Amino acid sequence: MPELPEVETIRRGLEQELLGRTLLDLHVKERVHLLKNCSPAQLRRALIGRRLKAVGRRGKFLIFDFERSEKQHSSLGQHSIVLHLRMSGRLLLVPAQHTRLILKFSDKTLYFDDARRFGMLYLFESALRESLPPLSELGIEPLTPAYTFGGFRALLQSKQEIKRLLLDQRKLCGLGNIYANEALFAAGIHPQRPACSLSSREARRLFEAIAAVLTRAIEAGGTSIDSYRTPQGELGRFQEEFSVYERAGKPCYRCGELIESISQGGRSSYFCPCCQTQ
DNA sequence: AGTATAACCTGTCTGC
DNA sequence: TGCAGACAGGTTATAC
Repeated sequence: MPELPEVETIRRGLEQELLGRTLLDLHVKERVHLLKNCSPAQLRRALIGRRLKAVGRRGKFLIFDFERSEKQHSSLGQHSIVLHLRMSGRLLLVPAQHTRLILKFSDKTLYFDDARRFGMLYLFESALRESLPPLSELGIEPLTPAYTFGGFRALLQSKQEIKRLLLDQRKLCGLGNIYANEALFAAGIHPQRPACSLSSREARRLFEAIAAVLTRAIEAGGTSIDSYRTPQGELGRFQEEFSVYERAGKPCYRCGELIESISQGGRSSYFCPCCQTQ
């Protein structure tokens, strides 16, 4: 369920709680679904005894960089975990019902909880993690200098429906169903518009709406509809600011027209038929 | 090329 | 209360 703002909120929480701590032990409770490119033994061998050097993020992926020791400066043999939470994954400092992985640090323990078992974990040599899939396949990262209007506009050369394009992580990474819907409303663009039909002004509005919605959602600590929590167990508050998401049949706050919902690519799209014209 | 559907797996909610 | 069906913040494979 987590999209960029939730993953970023989790990243900040983990950085605050765990940075610089040494991993003392690691237990894999669900090997089959979770570990995509390594065995539990390889994971343990690569990471136990190592210090957590950085907690990063790319799109909806979390990146844990571990260092060999304080004395060895060579990047050789340093490893990183790349983790995707998918629909139900959570990283918590207390155990929950569906714990799939336990990372025991010097004075705190991190539990990966994942009811639906869709979560994916990769182990890489740190130096290679960005140049191999899945991170190498991600598109432009919003809220960074790489996010430019020129680059964004170049993505729109397609007849694909704009809503579906926004969810394509190879084009732009980090947006999911909530923030794609909310950004399109903020920009006044109908989700079924072909991407290539957007005028320059519309593209500009959407470019800015995406950044604004993501920024605001991070400030709100993300969206907690159901199971999402910060590592410390706090709820996000952005659900209180939804303009269209899950508001089908309710009046648009801007014009009073009733919000509609349709299905695109198997996902629900919500929009105001008055503020977002075809 | 672009879209729809199902699949992965589990939990939750709605309606009968 | 029980049960079937729909649906969920994500991604991927396969089929029209």
